[in-house]
Amino acid sequence: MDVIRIYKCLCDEQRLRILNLLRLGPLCVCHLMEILGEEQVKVSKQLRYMKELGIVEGERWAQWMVYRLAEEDNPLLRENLRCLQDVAGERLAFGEDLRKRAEVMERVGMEGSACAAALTGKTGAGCD
Amino acid sequence: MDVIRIYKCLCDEQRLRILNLLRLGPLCVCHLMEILGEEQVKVSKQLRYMKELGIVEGERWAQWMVYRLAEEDNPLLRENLRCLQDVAGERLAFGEDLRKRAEVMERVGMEGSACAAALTGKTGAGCD
DNA sequence: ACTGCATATACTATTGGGCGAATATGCCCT
DNA sequence: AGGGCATATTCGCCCAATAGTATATGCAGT
Repeated sequence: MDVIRIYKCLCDEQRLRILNLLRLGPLCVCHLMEILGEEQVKVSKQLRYMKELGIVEGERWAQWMVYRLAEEDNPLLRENLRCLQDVAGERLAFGEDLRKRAEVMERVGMEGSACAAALTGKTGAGCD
Repeated sequence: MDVIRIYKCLCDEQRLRILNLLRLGPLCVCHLMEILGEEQVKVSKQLRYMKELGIVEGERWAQWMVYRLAEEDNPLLRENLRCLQDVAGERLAFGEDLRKRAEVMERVGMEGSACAAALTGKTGAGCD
């Protein structure tokens, strides 16, 4: 995973927002859509793009695909995502995204949904 | 100067090498060409691209254009360039480039060339 | 004014990525 | 088998970026 790939990944706002979210843990596509307020196609395509670059990994849980940052820990990527928190927290929708993420995670946790299953590894029923 | 611009700048190997060189101080196009072993057109275009993104600045010294990192200090850019030293030193031609840069700088310094003038602010005669 | 050097721009072709709409796939449930 | 949900893929279009070639500009010395 060379540096060029990482920067190619980082040079798009949608992707930055997704990575910023995945930084805190895996998410399925439907939640990413909800948090970002974006259409499924777009989100899915960006995830595919990043997957091909080796930045994220996807795992299927029943009907859901759960994406996470790639296992291989990359210092450059990690540092940039950390740094972006401070540098671009307001400019990009980072803060807002994380707030929404918290909402979603809480709701999912409370309702023991299938997506929660995907995220936690247990089995449940019904996304949201 | 938002973060996307910076990453757009960083996602090309040529540009990374140029930025890595400029990090140590201004250089004129002819020296960049020599160090990178690249054609004039390419180097010039990349510099223009980065200039439009506000990452570098160019100043004319007689027939030579001297480029430097933009005045405005950007933490994100600075950190990345610093980090790349460690992370990609061998993979990209960074180390080799810096070695060549040292050669060029020494030669220029010894011969008191016009390019040296451009780089140091004094007047001289003859590039190389 | 002419020449030569350093650099920039214009032109064309090609590639890569983003987007929208439609369609396909995979999985679950009945 | 069929229906429904989540996600992925395909296609056609547009725009940004890269590359190569040729040409133009700016400046200095004669």
